[in-house]
Amino acid sequence: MGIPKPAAERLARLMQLLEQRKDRESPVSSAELEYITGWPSHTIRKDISFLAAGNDISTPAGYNPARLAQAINGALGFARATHNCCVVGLGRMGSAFLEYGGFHDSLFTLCAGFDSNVNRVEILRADIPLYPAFKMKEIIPRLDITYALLAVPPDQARQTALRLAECGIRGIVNFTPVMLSVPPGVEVEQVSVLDALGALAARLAVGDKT
Amino acid sequence: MGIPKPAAERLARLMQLLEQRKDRESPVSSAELEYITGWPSHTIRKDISFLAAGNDISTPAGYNPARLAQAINGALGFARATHNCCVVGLGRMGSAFLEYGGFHDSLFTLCAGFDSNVNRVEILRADIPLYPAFKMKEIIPRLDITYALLAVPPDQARQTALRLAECGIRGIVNFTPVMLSVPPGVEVEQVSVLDALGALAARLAVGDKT
DNA sequence: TTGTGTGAAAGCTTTCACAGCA
DNA sequence: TGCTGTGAAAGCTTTCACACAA
Repeated sequence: MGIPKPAAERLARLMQLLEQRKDRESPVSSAELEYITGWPSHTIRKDISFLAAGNDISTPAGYNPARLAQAINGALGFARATHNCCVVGLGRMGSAFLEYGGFHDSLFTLCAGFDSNVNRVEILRADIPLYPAFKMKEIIPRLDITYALLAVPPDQARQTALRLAECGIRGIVNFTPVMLSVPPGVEVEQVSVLDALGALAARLAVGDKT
Repeated sequence: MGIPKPAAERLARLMQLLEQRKDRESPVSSAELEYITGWPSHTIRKDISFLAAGNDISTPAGYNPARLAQAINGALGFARATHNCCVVGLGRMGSAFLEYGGFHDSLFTLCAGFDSNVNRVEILRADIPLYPAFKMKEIIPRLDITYALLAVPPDQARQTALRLAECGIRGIVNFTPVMLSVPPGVEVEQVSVLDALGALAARLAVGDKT
């Protein structure tokens, strides 16, 4: 019954690609997806086969993008129109998200920012409301925010993550180089540059041929 | 002979943790590393066992941090003191790296920035030299830069990545939401927020218990 | 003929359990 | 006793090869 986690992650990415794609009508073949993603077509077909079919996703010329996206949506429980996110920590990194356009036509909406520095909160201009950090406990449930982008200074990372968990955050994208430990039920995705560089170096060293 | 790729990535991260760790003398046990990283101790021991031993890494009380770091270094070919990196695209995101402290005492050094906007290059203050983009072909080999942090606007991502590959870049950390296809021999690590959020959502949906 | 769908095989990684060492 | 080290088993994922459908 379960979709393997790697497959689920690929499907999630596939869906984002489908959303970006202008043409929502003409069918997309697994070969084309292979070209775009770099993943072999049989892997893609297999991944798609994990979605309990039912819907007629495929046509003789390939997959129907709209129905495919919908099926992934369903299977991964991306049921709601969008998931609400907040940025925590509005330094260079954090405030960069305030003007990041990528959230448009994605599954995620950035709908609040927090910083412990009240000054900064007042000075920054943004299209979304910014709050002092002590209001997290009030705002996060109120706005139904499930995900947090954590961009605070390293020494505040751990405690902030715990506070976020207490506020009901389910997933944290961790931009700090600090490794977080969070209560069960909360997921963390590490996106430190250093980790990324380390992973690259490791792959180059081991001689991967992805 | 080969170290499994997941193991290599964990080892790379382990090493970063070891570098951060103040105490470079007292031994560190696999149990302690489990606590810090969240990875089970047997996985850690196994990973370490992939490093062709030779060096006496371990003591009866645990691993010698310095020697362990050194062994990982050797096995992953992080032979050189540091790897040189550059930022490409100095918008909000890109310029955030100019003042990011995390590179200190890491394996990576940020040693140049590029932007196609000459104005921006001249106005920004930074501790590292900034260049207009057309100088990449000259500067990258000269400074022996192997890695690039790609933070240009989405519509320039693809072509910039190809240019970087031509300049001899071996690894690209891709901060744009665009999926890159690069020549063989070049590795890409995706760090778009959206991907991270997608992966989180996928994991939460599938019910992972990491 | 072109493309999907999928059981079964192959290939990796992780886990286990216990030997070995100080 | 406390910890590492490691073959062997278990568990996943990916790959393959071919059936099937339009």
